[in-house]
Amino acid sequence: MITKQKGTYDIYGDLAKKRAYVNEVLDALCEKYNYGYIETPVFEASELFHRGVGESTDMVQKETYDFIDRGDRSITLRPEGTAGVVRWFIENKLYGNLTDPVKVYYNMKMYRYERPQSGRNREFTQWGFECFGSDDVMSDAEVISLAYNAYRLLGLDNITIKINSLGDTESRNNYREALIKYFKPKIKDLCEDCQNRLEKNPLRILDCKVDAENEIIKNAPKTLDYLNEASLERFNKLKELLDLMDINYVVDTNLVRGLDYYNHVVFEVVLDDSYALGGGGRYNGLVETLGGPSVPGVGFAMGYDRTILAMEEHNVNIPINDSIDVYLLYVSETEKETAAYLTQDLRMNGFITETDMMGKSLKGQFKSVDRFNSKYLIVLNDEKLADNKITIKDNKTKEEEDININDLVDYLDMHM
RNA sequence: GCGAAGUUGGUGAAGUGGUUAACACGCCGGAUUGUGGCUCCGGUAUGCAUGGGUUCGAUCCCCAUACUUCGCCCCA
Repeated sequence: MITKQKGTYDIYGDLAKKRAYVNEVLDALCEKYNYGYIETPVFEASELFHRGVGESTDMVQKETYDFIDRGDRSITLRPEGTAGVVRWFIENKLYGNLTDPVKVYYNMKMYRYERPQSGRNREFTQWGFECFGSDDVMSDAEVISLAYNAYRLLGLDNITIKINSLGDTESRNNYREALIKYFKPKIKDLCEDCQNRLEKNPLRILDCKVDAENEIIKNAPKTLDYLNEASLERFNKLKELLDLMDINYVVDTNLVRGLDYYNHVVFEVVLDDSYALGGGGRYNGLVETLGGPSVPGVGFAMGYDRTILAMEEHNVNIPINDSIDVYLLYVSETEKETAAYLTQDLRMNGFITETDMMGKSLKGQFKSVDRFNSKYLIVLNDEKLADNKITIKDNKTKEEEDININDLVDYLDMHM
């Protein structure tokens, strides 16, 4: 038997319906924020992610799906959405007429070569959005608000936004130096992973789970102390705006994010104070890094699969239509012919319609009616058809009546 | 990349180194020859993830592989 590849999954049945619902909610919300839908290719030149996401990140170093195509090109399946969207932004020269910000959202499959576990797969979906062209904290606030409202509209109320600021490049570099200086003499007291992180990515020591309660980490220099004046000021302004928007946030000075491109505000959406459902931040240098002009940007990505899992775990009511409108039962060949054109008629008039295609007995067809959870059932009978009559039965009240076959659609319109 | 546990029909699962692999749900058929959902009766795995090995004999023991679940790393 050929089985699915590790970390992939098929989407069907109730899960497919749940996802359709979530898509509907998110699409409608993005429309309100005036973000346009975008899809970028699943694969891109490997270089895009190496330069965009950052050569030193684990995501690029050991988690990408890379291959050489038949034209000897080095290709990578996208591990995240932002780099591709930035490539699109640059390639189409959308920076040329930035009278207003360029705002897009996406809902795309991503690929990372990881060990699957709860809420994590090799092929997974991220829903996210990006805003280019504004360096105003207003755009930070808009992005955070969009992320925040998305979860709330989906019924996840116990949401907190963790925010922090890495500051501009100058602030970030100063902070990095300060951290290395601080941790170097103490590093032996931290876990093995932290020791590896010291040179590679000292910011990550801050959100180490093993040493989370360690005084050394608790007393480490704080990002906010290393922000220069302008950076600090904009961070304070952002908090002011978030307060005004009534967004539930907390400042977490240990929040750093793994991708190299972030500066200024970084934020994470956490559920029940711990479980990360999504994250984002500002990336003012990224467009330039990828060969465009200096254009600021800010964005967010939701772990879509994780979010649906969280909704299930929190028993959020996800509306799923698990019933049909009409089931037609027949026995004789002429009744079957009637069923053929009636199903056609009903479906084209908007009714979800089923009939037997398995050669079932009448009893079997009745069982199907219940399995399909049909609201109405129609029993075709040659004797009645001779008078243009059909029997329609309300499957809930069990009341049935004979009506003229030509009145069927009107009858259903009136009763449903 | 590292670690732990798992994998028996459509489903939930019991079970044993040796004839026909429990039980339940579901499904199909009949009782009820065109109005079901209750009840009763009957049927329903060429086979215990895959490939090797040990054995007179393996679903059960051993090894490998795949996949699943959970954790680490990392991330969403």
